[in-house]
Amino acid sequence: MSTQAPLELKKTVNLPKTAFAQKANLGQSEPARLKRWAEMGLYELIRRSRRGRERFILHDGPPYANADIHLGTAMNKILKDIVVKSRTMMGYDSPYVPGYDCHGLPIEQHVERALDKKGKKKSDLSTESFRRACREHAAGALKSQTRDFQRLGILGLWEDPYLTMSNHYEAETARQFGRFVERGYVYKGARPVYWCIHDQTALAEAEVEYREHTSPSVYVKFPLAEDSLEAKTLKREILGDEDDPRRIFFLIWTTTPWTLPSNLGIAVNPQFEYAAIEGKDGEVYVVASELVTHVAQKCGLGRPADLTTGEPRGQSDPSPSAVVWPPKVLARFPGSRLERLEARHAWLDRPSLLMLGDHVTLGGEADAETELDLKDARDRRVTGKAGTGLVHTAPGHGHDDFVIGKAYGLDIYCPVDNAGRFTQEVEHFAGLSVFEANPGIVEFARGRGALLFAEEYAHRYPHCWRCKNPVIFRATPQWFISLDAAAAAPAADVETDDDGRARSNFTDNYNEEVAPASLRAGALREIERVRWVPAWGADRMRNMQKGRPDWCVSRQRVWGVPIPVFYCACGEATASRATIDHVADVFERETTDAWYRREAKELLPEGFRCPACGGDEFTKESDILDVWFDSGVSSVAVLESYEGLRWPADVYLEGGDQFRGWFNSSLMVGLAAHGRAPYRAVVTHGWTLDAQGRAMHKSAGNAVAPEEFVKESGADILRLWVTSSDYREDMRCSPEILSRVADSYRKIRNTARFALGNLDGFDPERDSVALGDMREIDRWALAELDRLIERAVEAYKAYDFHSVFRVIDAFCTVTLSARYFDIIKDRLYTYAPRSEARRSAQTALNHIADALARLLAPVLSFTADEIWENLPEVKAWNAFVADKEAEAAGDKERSAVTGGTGWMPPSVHIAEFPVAQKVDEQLLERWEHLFGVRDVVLHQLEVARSTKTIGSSLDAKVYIETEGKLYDLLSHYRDELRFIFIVSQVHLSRAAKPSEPPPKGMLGTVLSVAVGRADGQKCDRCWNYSTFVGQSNRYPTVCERCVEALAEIEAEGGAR
RNA sequence: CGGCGCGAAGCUCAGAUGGCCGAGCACUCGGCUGAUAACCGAGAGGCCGGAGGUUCGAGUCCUCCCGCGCCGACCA
Repeated sequence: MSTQAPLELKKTVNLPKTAFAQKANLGQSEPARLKRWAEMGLYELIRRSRRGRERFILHDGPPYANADIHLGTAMNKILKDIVVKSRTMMGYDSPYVPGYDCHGLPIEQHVERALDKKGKKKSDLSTESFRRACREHAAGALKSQTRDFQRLGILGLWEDPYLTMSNHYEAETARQFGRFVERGYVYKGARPVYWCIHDQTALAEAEVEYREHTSPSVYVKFPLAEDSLEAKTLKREILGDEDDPRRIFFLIWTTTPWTLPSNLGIAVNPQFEYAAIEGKDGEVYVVASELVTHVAQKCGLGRPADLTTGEPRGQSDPSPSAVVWPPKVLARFPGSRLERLEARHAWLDRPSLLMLGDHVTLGGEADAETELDLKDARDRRVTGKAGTGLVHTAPGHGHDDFVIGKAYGLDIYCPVDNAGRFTQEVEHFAGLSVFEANPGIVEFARGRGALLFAEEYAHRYPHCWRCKNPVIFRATPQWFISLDAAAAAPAADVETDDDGRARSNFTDNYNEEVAPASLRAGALREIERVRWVPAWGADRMRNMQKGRPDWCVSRQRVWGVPIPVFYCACGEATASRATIDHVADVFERETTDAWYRREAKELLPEGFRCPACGGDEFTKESDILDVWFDSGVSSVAVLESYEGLRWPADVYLEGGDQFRGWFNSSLMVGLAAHGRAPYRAVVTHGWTLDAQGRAMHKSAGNAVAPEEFVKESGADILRLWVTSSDYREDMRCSPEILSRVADSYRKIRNTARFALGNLDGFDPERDSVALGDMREIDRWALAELDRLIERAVEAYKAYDFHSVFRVIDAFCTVTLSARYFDIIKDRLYTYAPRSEARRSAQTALNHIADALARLLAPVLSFTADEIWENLPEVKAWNAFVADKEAEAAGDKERSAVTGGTGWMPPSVHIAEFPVAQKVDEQLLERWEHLFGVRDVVLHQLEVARSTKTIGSSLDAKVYIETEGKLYDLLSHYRDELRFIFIVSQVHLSRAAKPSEPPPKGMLGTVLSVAVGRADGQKCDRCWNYSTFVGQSNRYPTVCERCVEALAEIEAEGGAR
């Protein structure tokens, strides 16, 4: 017994102490940590630590370098970061090279708008300076995006991201186009695009705005070509006699009469019923059955006299529509009956083919220009009927017309020049602008007797966003990549022409064994080899490949990679691997600016001559490549050029919108380059929605701005949101949801804090207790930890991140906070600091804190690192290092560091996931039963509280009566029970009578729990009740356990 | 309209092979005041989007419908 004065009880209690703050203050602490990471070169340290390990490559899909990032972009990058970090912690060498998509229309538009504000126009600038402005804009945008991504805690090669506008990338893009050419996939064709005849430029859908416009609405008849067998059969069906003198006409309707000279066909819907009706002058017209009345009314069929007088036909039905006698229907037949019949053009000596198409509607407007905007057409379909159910088809002047025309092998005929004037081949109207020609064409048709009706028609029509003039649809020459052409056999340089295919050698690195018969076939084969997460991705990809038309890679733009093709004066197009590689080498040195700066001659190999005519005068193609082609090239341009990466990637991870986008274009390039998919697995995530499940739009005001939120609440909260939601589905986000996430964060943080706080002064090397010597509940906690490690790592492997969240969250809330921590508090606080009982718990806590930091690191990248540096081993090592440094600097004042000096990584992100020990299942099972009993006890305590028998659970003494196996179990833990239940005393007794029949599980046996006041008095130190209190002279207010602990503390030198 | 997906407590999610729908958070109430802008407990809260069908029995299987999202763009 000490001769010193008794200790002050309060000071002998070991309360938690840690530098790990309860309040995270992420808004400030995260930037500070980012700075430290940058200073220590964390990403580089990680790379070095994984050198020589098996690689795992996530290939970044480049976000568009236009505007600031939005929530979806943030989520995408966070998910990628979680993948990379988790694979790194599994031990892989998993570098991350971020990228940016820098070319494309939105940047052009942005630059144009900026010019607008300065009162300038695109045409005021040279192409070179316009492109320079685009380049600068992209550079600025990607810089600010980089800052935002870094702020989210995403680790990667930010100093050297890949840019689709870099020299090498642009060169590689051109080279890859050359691969497609070489394999014979590239051909030149035509395709209709929006065209502004005023600005003489192609327009994107986004550059078109719909305005009110009045067009001539005309009903025109196309005669059946009677000479074929099929036509005769039809005639017999309708008229009963193939020699009947009456002629059959197909009635079409259009609001763009100027496209009539380009008519090559008539589309009908195979689902609709059509009727042959009696028309004027003994003619027979074919129209959709449902529109017979409408057409009759418009065209004055039936009883023209009544139409003109407007006199009601019958008293019973005075409505205006009733004035028309429905014309006599001669026959009805499905639309499919008409397929491939031939009509004659309404006035030209040319056939017009009958085709089947689902785009044909009964609402009218199934017309070249307007049908493209489906929503618009749908809206109007409801408002009223128009048309005939037969659609005038000019493949050179409409999207649907183009598609159906292609399917039926029609020409993409477009006798209209850049200025919107008919070319010489158009009889009667050559040289006229199409809009000027409209009235003339109507009159001409009337004169030929082909016109049944014409009127003015007000509707919404696409206009140019810049000059506000109405636009037209016009087919222009385009480069296509064929999906069905078989890869060509090796051949010498051969150029492409309008319908030809370029042919050349296979490249060296092409995998001929898996060479696909065609891109489509290759794609379908590769889809089966790729792992899709979620699995339905394969279905979606497969379905998409099946019906896809050829890939049009031409864009009539300037901000992109030029299509490296030359045209000889003789009309021959030159594109071969040799010429393209030559151009690419120039791009490699000078970027694609060279294309606009240099003459064709300077871009071709010296002395190059046209293979067709031997000429040496060339012009350059003015189209650029589709930006999807750009980004599709990334696997080759990036994976094969950055050190540490490799082709193919292990995984691509993007939103579901990329099936048709990057996943597809990457697959195409992969097939052309290597005959394989560029990815082994494809993970897709959903869209970000608001609380109501609506898509987020800046304009709708429901968008969560990531930078703002991060500044306020921290990136870790946003990262936890990403992890807590199931990304495979659409993800909802709102202030409420984020607030729930912040709750979870606080719980996890507090849990870690409790562990760290109770490790104050714990030196793992010196103080750890061997597993076999630990208290059983501590071993239980470690067994639970092992189970957590197993599950969490498994979930990380499966990209099942929200399961990671679930198991960690459950571990923190239930296993630790509600059970383990609550129970061991007594031991941690009241036992002597160095007692084995306390060190046993600390040993478990140390493992737990360490494992939590590692398991959380991919998700809570900042907080996990903060936990990490508060771990005893890490603190010790850091202090050791600091000490060595001080020593080296001649600072003798510093005291030697005590404790472990084992190496610990300076950041958790260099560390690896913990390895689970074999889980002791029997121990876990025993404790599940104990916790089952605990639940019953807790419930009874609650009852006792409600009757004011007790307040704190330590006021209680619990009486348990049971029998059988349960009694045996509890009896084995007899002395532990009061701690497990957190009560002062437990009285266990065997139930008088065993239950019968034997219930399932031990908890079903007889178990009665009663609660009373604890015996004795409350110990001033540990707050447990004990009859011992008062018996110690030195510490009269304290229980027997505390007397013992105090003696130990005094022996060790008093209160800390 | 076509392809794909989703719809379960206020929120985020578990609910292989059909068998009384669970957890955490939030909420309400209570306890504690030695994790304290913490901690512990209890309670309440679900026509499992709707309607049919198969079945002794359906959140789960089938059909149809409704709502929402992505894709079908020279958007990325």
